[in-house]
Amino acid sequence: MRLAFSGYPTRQMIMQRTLVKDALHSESAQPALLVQGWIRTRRDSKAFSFVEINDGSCLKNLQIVVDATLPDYAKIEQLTTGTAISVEGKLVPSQGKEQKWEMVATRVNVLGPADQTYPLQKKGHTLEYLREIAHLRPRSNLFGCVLRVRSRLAYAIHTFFQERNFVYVHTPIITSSDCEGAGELFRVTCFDPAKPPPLLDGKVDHTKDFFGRPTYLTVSGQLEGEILACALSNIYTFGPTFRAENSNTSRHASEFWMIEPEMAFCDLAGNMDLAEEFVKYLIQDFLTHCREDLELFLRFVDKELLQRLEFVLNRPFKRVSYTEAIDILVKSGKTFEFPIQYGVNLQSEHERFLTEEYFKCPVTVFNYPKEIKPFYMRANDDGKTAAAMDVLVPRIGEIVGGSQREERLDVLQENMKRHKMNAENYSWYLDLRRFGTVPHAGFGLGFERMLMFITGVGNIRDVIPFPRTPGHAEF
RNA sequence: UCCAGAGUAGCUCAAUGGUAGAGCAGCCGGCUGUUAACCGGCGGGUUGUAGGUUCGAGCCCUACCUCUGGAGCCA
Repeated sequence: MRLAFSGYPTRQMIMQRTLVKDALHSESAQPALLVQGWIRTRRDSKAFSFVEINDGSCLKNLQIVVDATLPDYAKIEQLTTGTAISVEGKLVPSQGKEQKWEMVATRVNVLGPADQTYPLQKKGHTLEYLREIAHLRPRSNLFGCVLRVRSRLAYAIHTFFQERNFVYVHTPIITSSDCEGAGELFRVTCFDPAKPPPLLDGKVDHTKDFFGRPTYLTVSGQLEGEILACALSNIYTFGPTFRAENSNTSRHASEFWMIEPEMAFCDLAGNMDLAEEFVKYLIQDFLTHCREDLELFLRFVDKELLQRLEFVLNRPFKRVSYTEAIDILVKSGKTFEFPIQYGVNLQSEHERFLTEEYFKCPVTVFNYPKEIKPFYMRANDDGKTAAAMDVLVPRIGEIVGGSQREERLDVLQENMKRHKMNAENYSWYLDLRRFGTVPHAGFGLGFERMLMFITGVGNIRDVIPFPRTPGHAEF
């Protein structure tokens, strides 16, 4: 039986390249195949050398038996971890116990040697060390798994929404609205930093800048997403987000990816339903399609991972109003570093208590006091709360934040006044309420935080290939 | 930014204020259908940086740098 085509040979190659993954999953022996990859480890025997190569197509390596009678065998014996090689040979049942198939080489070409200074040894490395060599860590077992799962997760996100008739839209990365409440922004300018900027009445004259106004990298596509939802009904964005906060934690990055669905004709309850269905879908997809990578996370990252994911999958998220949450915290009798008080935001320790100790499952907290929420969230009839919701999960905390949006023009204008905002800058946003306004709602899900939750990896810097954090933009 | 902890060989870590060491990796040799192979040998250090205390500092003190964990901000 012929192996499925899954590689692209260079022009000189006569044989089609077979991926390691396909070779390992072969249903039969193969008289001739070509495999290319990087050496992970090599062991010598008297009459031959065992070379294990990995090409990133899966976690496992392919064991290649190189017989000492091959020409240039002396060179084979010098091959070190990290070397890129191209191997022709046949696929045969392995005599060893650890693998079903192995390859007997008829020809080995060294494409790219790696000398003894190659930083990845054939042993476990700490995550901290791997971060210092972010250009090579994709070749490590753990990071290879993370990147394959990251890819699959992105795919599952699109599948989820496409199956539900959500339209994938692209909101701008460069924006002029300093999206209220979402923290510090990265400024986008073409002014020469070596020269003083043009002034007008003693202030920087932004009309002379590239866009003729102050511009920033987006902190959220939500406001633009609302525009598109109020035309296409259900939309989602999936793109990079930038926040210039000086946050130094294991779950914050200056550049991260976010998924933001927005639904017209939808209220807070519908929003919470979607968030829960979405999170569960992604977990299920991972458990179905990333089994081999899951095994590695279970072994080396988090022994309770599978247990926790199945637990989350198998029962409804707890839903409590902010007021109920405060009540639970007060009645718990626990002493917290930050005392519980109605009207202030839940602290990390409070969120952790709710999700890790009290409910022991994801918790959706809704109807927060309107004073601690942004202007665009819909005011509830009680006059005190806003139709906001956060999904909290064990270990990570907030993974989803969203709300029903204020669709009533007069209420929205009142909110903007209270937040001391200049309504002129948001005339387009107000127009949505002037012309055919509808109830609508949406949320943001942190892509990397979801990836952390799914893989058990504890630091956001280890689920992004090239993390950007304060003081760090290497690679 | 704040609080706490840590910086010793390429990597992971030892070393009561008194001659800096091990495992792994590397190199050399041996054994072997091996599985992060195994056995023997060899090389490898400005102990994060700069000061200070001391007869003597990897260890004690001060400042700075870097990393880690936690907090705030949030996704």
